[in-house]
Amino acid sequence: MGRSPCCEKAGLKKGPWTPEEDQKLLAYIEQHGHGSWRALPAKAGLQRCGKSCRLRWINYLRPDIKRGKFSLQEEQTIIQLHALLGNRWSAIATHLPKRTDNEIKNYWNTHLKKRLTKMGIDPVTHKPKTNALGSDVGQSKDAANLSHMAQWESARLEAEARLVRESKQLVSNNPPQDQLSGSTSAHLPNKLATAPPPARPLCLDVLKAWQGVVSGMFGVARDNLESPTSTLKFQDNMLSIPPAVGFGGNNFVGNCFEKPNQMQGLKENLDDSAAMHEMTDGGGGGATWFQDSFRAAENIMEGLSDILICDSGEQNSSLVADNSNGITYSGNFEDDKNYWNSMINFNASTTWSPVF
DNA sequence: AAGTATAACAACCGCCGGGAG
DNA sequence: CCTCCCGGCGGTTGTTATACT
Repeated sequence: MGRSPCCEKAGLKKGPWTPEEDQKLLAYIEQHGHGSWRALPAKAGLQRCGKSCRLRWINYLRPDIKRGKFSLQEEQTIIQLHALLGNRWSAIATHLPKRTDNEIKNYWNTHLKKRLTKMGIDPVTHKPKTNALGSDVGQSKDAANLSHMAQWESARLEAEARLVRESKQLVSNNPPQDQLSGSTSAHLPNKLATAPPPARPLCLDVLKAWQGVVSGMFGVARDNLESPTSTLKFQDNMLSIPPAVGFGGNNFVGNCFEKPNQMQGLKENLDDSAAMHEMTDGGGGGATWFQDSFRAAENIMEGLSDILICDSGEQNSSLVADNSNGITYSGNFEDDKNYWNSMINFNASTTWSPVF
């Protein structure tokens, strides 16, 4: 195309920014706004190219940036969104207020990717590495891993299906642009509506194995998440885990691992401060996440928390009824309840009720 | 204490898409 | 419709800090 480079090599500084340069850039933008990035350096008295100025501002100097360690909730959010969106860091960043895409990308590359790899999960596909299971994981753990991976996959597929459904809704509703722009997280559904992500291959291998054991139990409704006193509820035949169920006082997580089952052994170092948090996306959808306190048992917790992304939205219509993606669910209320009671020792005070 | 390896993060580079002319 | 400019994005590199031997 013959496009000129954004900056001429001669005379323009590269490398780390000095405090003086930061101050110049800050002062200029505060006074004039950034306007054209290409023209900014000269006006601000900086020997930098516009691109460098823009990056410095966006990734470092902007006032609405949160720096420092990522919280566990943020980590979970990144992992979950990466499973859905891949390396679309800007899209992921819209769901992490005050975090930049660059920071998230760096954090993924230096922390999360390695952690998933260690767990035997392919950080690209979020699928279990088939060869990794046998290497350093004992045979007795394979079943647990399989279960976890199956949950992971199932959750991911459901979430993808949900996104597709929401995209369809958004396209049909054709929401005005400014309706979505109020929230930082509003861009995702908007983007999806206009440019759906490339189709991922349906990774059903693990899921099939899992579905041979149990079916129709994945998915979590987010109804009444705001209520601290809500109880376990069912969304049709889907399991619903509202926030107050055992988290903290009742210790859902703790109970989970007190049960002598395949989850046993993951409890170490797990404290009981886990909580759930809802992140609204402003576009009508929503996602719920486990929050805090599952570092030591993060593999299974990531599976569970991943399930949480598959909330059914604010309507009571849920993915269970959505067969458009070939996903069907069977089972019934009692089966699900009994299964989860066997898998997870919910607090005795926990009550179950259907949601309609 | 010195050298080396690794982790963490800031910044750069090249490509792409949208918009203007 | 074509060309060019610009902003944005994601991959990658370079630098610094920290841990380890």
